[in-house]
Amino acid sequence: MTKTVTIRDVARSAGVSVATASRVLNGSERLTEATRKRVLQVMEELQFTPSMAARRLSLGRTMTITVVTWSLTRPQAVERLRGVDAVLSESEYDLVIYNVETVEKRDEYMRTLPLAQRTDGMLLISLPPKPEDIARLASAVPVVVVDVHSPTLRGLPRVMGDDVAGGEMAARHLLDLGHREIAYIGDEFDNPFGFTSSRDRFAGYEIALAKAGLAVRPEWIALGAHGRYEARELASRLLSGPNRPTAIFAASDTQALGVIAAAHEVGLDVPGDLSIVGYDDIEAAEYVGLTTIRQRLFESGRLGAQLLLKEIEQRSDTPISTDLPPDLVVRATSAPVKEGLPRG
Amino acid sequence: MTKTVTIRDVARSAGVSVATASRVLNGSERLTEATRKRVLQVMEELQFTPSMAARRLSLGRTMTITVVTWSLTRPQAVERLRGVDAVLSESEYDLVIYNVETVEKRDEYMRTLPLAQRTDGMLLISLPPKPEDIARLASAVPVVVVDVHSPTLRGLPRVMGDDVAGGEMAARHLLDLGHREIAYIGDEFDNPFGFTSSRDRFAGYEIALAKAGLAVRPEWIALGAHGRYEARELASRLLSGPNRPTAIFAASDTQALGVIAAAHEVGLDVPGDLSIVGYDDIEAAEYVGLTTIRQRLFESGRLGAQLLLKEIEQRSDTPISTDLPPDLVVRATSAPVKEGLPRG
DNA sequence: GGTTCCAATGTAACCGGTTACATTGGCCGT
DNA sequence: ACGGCCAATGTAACCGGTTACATTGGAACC
Repeated sequence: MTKTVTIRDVARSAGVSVATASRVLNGSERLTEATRKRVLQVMEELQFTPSMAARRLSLGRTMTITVVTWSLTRPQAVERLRGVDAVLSESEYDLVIYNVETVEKRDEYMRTLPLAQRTDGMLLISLPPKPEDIARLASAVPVVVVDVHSPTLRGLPRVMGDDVAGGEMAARHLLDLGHREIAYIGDEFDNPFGFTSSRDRFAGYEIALAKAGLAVRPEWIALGAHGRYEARELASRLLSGPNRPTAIFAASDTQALGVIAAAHEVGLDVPGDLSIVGYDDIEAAEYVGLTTIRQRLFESGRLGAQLLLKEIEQRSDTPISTDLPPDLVVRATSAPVKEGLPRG
Repeated sequence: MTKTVTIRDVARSAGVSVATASRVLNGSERLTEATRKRVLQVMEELQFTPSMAARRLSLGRTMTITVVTWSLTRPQAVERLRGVDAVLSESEYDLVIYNVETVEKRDEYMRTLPLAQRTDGMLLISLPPKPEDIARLASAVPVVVVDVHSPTLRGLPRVMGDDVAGGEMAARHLLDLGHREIAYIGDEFDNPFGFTSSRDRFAGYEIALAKAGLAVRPEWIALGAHGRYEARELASRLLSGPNRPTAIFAASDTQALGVIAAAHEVGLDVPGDLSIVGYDDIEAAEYVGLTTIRQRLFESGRLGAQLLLKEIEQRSDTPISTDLPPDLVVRATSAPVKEGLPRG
């Protein structure tokens, strides 16, 4: 580790002042071509690389965007991250990632991250912060939230899907196929993070059923922790009972994959005996042939990042809220219900 | 944006010197409980948050680890990233991500990233740097490489799988099942990034065949760009010919998924008519039931990060090279060859 | 009571850039 | 020849922490 070359070394060696050297570095006008050349020459010779740390301190900008996201394990989160990266890699901002798996971590991050000078902007993905943290957060640094529907977040710019509409869309699709016995498998409505997507999608499902004049059957609502295994477990129970549904709407593709596994396990044909609709349209959905509600995950990340950059450049007084309406993508796991067949 | 509170404000307000305030901040010994309390009190009141930027500059450490990885699109990369995150989130280092999709980006990053004071350590995942960049890189900052086999990288600490052994394992498994007509689908051997995994896995395949007294049949070697669609295309061609193989070894699970799709398309039963073995053991492999070679991706990320932290703490003179031997995971896409059936 | 010693605290330099303001000097007009 | 002007460059303060070294004051000792 040789002693680091500073801008003063460059200046001395080139016979100019640090100011001039700095100006060369920043491509300022008002410089003789000759001096510019000489300084660049010296920088090259000395292998000078300006210190980011010093630059940040003196500029008061970190050139860094921080993304806080829930559970990198979920394909969802990754898709969104890719969208963010697509924007940031074209910008001059660095991408710092905080992955949150527990509420404690979330709160720790919310407390310590908005440190002055630590980051120029924060993107919260799928993670509603505690109400009491929001104000401090937002006053410290530009914040954009993606995929969070908490009403306490009004006031922050955000990118949202419409989970209620999506849920309704999913249920409607199944109803249109003639299904009347439609179960719902999703995440627990009450959860420490305050996620609302499962509840909202369920609400949409309820609406669609109501519109079709159907009541929600409590025994067909199965809630549990997020994950394929957990969903498989729930579905297993649901499907092996005496009175099984003809279709299942899962609150996420990940869970839908679990449902598919359960169906196979129980020996049900999909979609012959059981129709399944997921939510998200993650990559796996496509090659499994899962019918699902598309959320445009990548796009939501992209938009969020763009919004944040805009916000950094110039904070908006009335925060922009972008909607990303969901789509139905029909694939191979949903089919018309078999009419009049007696079922176990 | 109120004026930021600095440590000098705290010091003045608490009636102590900046040094004392700083000592409180860093939990130094040699402090009266009374003053410590008073300073903390003031910090709380003033909502003081120390500037990371200043801290970094003065400490000469950025408390930042940079991960440069190839193509976040690949589930592989994500798994490894999760491993890295698992380690880093327990440390006090921030995780900065650079996603590389093109050679130009890679070279740009290799040039600009190891800026003095920009990061405390770099983790290169699946991305061999240009030989001429390596020295400068490594002399600027501790570097650990994961999943890169370029011989020019001897000298850097690294975590590697053994692609040749893995390839042999895969082919051997198929041979053991009685297959004699085994195709290989992988990435182009020559590629701008200098990846070697496809070539190495192929080498292993060749070895296994040779040991079994079989020659490699050139018409059963199909190489193309990385990706599910590309692999499906290649497999399609391979399988619709007059002389189709009874088994295919794909250089990655992603590609194996493409092969499965192609098989279904052509109307072949897997594994009845065609056995398929992938490589990596990504999450999707499990729920698709893909037989594959496990790479322990998460683990490789974890180890790489640990190695890097160790390296930062104390650079080793003789770099440690950790091996992560591959495993065969038999699932549902490989089965004994059908004896004596006429084909094609 | 006067040294001695050491823990607690203060002073000021330093990290390596940026930039407001000051200075210089060449060219112009008269 | 001289003052004025302005582009090119220099000087030094500043960003907000950390820390080597200096200072202080009270306890312990003789």
